[in-house]
Amino acid sequence: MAETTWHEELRAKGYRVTPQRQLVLEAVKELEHATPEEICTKVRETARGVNISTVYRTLELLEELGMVTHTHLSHGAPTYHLASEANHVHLVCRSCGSVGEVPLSAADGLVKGLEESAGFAADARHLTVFGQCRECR
Amino acid sequence: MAETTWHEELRAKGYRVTPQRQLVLEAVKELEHATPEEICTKVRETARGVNISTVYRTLELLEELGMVTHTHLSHGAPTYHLASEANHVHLVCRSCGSVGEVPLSAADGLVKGLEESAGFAADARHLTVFGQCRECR
DNA sequence: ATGACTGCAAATAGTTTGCACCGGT
DNA sequence: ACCGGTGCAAACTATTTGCAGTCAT
Repeated sequence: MAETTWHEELRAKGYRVTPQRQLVLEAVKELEHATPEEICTKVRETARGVNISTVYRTLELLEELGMVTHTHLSHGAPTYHLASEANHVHLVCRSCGSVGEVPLSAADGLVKGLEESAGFAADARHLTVFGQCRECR
Repeated sequence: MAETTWHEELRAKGYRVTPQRQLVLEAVKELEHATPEEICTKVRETARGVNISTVYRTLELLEELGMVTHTHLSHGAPTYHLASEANHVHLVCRSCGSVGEVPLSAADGLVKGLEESAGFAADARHLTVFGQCRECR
């Protein structure tokens, strides 16, 4: 996806392309599964002074535009990643806390079943499954 | 499950059976999917003055004993329910915010698949699926 | 120049903790 | 009587908001 693509999408909707927004998106891309706090820290390595509240506001905007998504792994802060890379289901081990990933297709059956039985259009990209990983059993 | 069952389990482990603990468990049972705050409010209808921090401590204890479990529906506060009634998967609609339920068996395929492909023992009782409900599509 | 965006600080929501007193056992 | 439990207030973490100044367009 070329830079100009989303730059223009922003402008078309009356939003502005600012250094902060570019940096936050950059950080989300590089970090994968990062919390707002982590994104803020990362951005500060490059540019001096991007405020945490700007990070929150930017993530909200980017999510609204469908560029990033978030998931709740365990308690606490949510983690963000690029929507275009959200092609996996998260596996969180309740014993060691590790976070694994598995192809989206693992949930195909579930999605299909919910569609048929409940008319529910499941978005498996936000699916987080808790349990115990191979090592902790 | 008779009252005496968990009363004795508590005592056996050196914990005490207090009115507050009975009231909190009672509220969890009646409310289904209640946040700590809601549980606190409910309990206050009956008895005057059960502190929010006592609710948190009690829920932590009851969860440790395996009597209640919690799930994260959307953002904000977690919701608690009786472990014995946690036999369903949650469907959260991202448009209207409604929370539906579907039998645990809906996730059987997913659980089996994760077991085989990743050696991961999934606990589907904590599964929350985001998407859009029938009405919002 | 206009008004969207940002930084800052203060407000809010959710949760945890220290401590003195209270009440199951 | 002993020691675990509770209430209260203060501390903490995560997030949101009001406002005045800044900067993309």
